[in-house]
Amino acid sequence: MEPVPMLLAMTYRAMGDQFHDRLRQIGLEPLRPAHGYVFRFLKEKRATTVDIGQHLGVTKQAAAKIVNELDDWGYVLREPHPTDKRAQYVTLTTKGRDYLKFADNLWADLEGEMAEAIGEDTLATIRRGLAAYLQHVHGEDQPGLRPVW
Amino acid sequence: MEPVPMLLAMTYRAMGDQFHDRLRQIGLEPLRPAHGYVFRFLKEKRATTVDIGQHLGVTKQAAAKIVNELDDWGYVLREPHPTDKRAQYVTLTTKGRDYLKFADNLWADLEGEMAEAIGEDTLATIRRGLAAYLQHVHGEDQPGLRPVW
DNA sequence: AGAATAAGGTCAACCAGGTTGTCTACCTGA
DNA sequence: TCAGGTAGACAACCTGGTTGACCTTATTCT
Repeated sequence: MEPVPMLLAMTYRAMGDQFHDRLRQIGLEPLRPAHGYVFRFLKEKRATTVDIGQHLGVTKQAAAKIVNELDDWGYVLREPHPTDKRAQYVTLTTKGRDYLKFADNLWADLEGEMAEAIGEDTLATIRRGLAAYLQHVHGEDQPGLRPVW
Repeated sequence: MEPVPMLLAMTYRAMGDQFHDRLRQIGLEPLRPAHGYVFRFLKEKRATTVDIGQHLGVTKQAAAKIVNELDDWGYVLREPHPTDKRAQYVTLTTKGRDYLKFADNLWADLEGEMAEAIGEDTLATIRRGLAAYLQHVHGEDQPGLRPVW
């Protein structure tokens, strides 16, 4: 019996590969999963580079590199923190929000195909089950997103 | 609604972190997930370095590095291929099999805790659902194990 | 208030774990 | 038999992370 993590890794990769393939047909910048997760994070809340690093599960220096790329490509911009002169808020530009919308549609398509393959209810159970496990293990502060290889 | 891949990545990491933590308390070599997956693969079938690379989803050169490490640590050894003079079979040593047994127990513990947290049946559904999806997407030839970040 | 400590951001050096490219020895099919 | 493909080793390189030092600003403690 295969360990669950193998299934998780394989499924993650399978979905990611499909996403990436379809994205490449559009011909956008070489966005990696990390970039997408940053968009999604920034949609929810105002965040600094340090926040982003923590969310991704990498150091602040690594997060800074990612933010720099997104900045260069025009997906985000930095604005001064209102009260803390050291800090900067990273915020989505219109281009960033557009990308996120596009990606969300693509994910929805992929999940739709998944639901069709394994059943709507099974997918829902997977979703709830994993979320519950994460809740159980980590409480409110979620683990990093980066899969450690 | 969070995309499923985020849940997969987070769960994979959460489980992997726990596994790694407990493993470190024992004080073994710094084995990474890839090493474990190689053990498991070698238990099933005789395999060459190229086979291993394909299974992991990396190039044969990357696989060769991993095999070298395992060889240095005494977990595997290479023996000549019976018919193909170019090739070598990589096989588990006793130490390798012992590790695998130990790791399996540890995984079983972790999955037991997971089952306790989210329910036996939910875990079973997750397992079946993911396996079915992989089957649907890739047919018999499974995708690489390495999560692409 | 002032000193010690912590935190955000940046720079630079380094490293791990991959990749691509090349070469040799061997295998296989027309 | 010979053309093309494959296993494996070696080397150069790249990417995406880490560690460590530093400056500046915040916060906490006395």
